[in-house]
Amino acid sequence: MQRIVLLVAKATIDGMMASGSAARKPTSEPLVVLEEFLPYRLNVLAGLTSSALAQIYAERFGLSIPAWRVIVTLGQHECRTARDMAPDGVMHKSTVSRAVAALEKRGLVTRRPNLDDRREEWLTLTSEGRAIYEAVAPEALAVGERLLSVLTPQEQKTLSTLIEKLTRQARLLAPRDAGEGEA
Amino acid sequence: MQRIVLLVAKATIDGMMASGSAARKPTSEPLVVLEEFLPYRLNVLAGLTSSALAQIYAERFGLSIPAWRVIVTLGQHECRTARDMAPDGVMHKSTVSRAVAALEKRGLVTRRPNLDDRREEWLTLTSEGRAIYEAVAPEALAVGERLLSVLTPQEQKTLSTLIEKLTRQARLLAPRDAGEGEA
DNA sequence: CACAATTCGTTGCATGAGCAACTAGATTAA
DNA sequence: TTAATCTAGTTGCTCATGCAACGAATTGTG
Repeated sequence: MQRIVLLVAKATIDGMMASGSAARKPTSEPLVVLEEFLPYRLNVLAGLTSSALAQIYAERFGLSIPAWRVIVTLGQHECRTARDMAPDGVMHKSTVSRAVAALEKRGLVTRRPNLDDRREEWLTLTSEGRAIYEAVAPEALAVGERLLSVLTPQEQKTLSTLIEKLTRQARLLAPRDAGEGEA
Repeated sequence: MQRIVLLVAKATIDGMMASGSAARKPTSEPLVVLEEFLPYRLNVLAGLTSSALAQIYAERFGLSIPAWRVIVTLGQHECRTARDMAPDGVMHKSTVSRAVAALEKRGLVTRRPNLDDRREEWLTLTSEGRAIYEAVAPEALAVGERLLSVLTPQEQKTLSTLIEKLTRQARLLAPRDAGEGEA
């Protein structure tokens, strides 16, 4: 790769990071260093963990991430209504709608009209749905554990606190409803 | 809303979280509590911050997130090649390709063939591109700052370390190339 | 030199997600 | 009662994204 050599020549001192990437001196000083930019780093991390999980959900159980979320939620508390599935506004209501439709078609979830408010419908896991839940959940947890395994218990607690604080703050900065979805 | 009343009656003790969501006792014990599941929390946080930023990128400058990343990268070091734009595999190469095409059409970026390896092309910000970079960057940074403002300097350092560790680990767990894109 | 293997980058295709418009049901007030 | 407002959820449309196949150029091997 004489390309690199050439570039190193051109690239006075500057960054020259290990990753084999080549760079030339910028015209003016960089204002943002992407790799140090918190939102970017958060997204990379979230993206990676999402991929790890999505692989399990999809390849082994044919579940999309929204579908997985619906299932977990129903495994936790048999609730209903698109909004309750996404307490904050994480996941668009149309996303939930479609995920539920797909799950129903696969026979993993049952709809039952709420007679007290017929706009809504109660959702429940079928026994088959629960079976899948019980199969996926441990694997998902395992990934979570493996991820956390590089942190001490103390660090894990700290992390939790920090995420909490940042999330609260992010909610203030983000457009009223926004959020979105994977993982 | 007598619905809630009804449900509270049915929902022995259980969760009954503040958010006005209603729940019924699950058939068996929940295996995963979504709100405590790290990958989920990371995604919510990343999603929120993405939204906050995307709003700026899009509404005020007509930039998608991949486009923004390309611009920042070029603002940092004038590099080229899809791979160098996404050092790790964050951002698919097709994503980068399309982002660059769009930026070129808007006259924010210039392509110049690399004569030493004609598969590649050098990318540079045009002066107009740089102008946008210099306009967006401070705003993006400001969002980052406002986000971090809820943490003490010490906490910020800790956070950085934790993200670093987790990211390294996540890379091991995720499918070889995976990653993806927003922020 | 020729042939396989790799790499950069683009593009067609299919899928997934958000938006917005809409239906249906519920709630409030006149 | 009736009309206006609001909420739950669905669906058509559009667009972004990932994948996979491809073309072009380069590198490595026999």
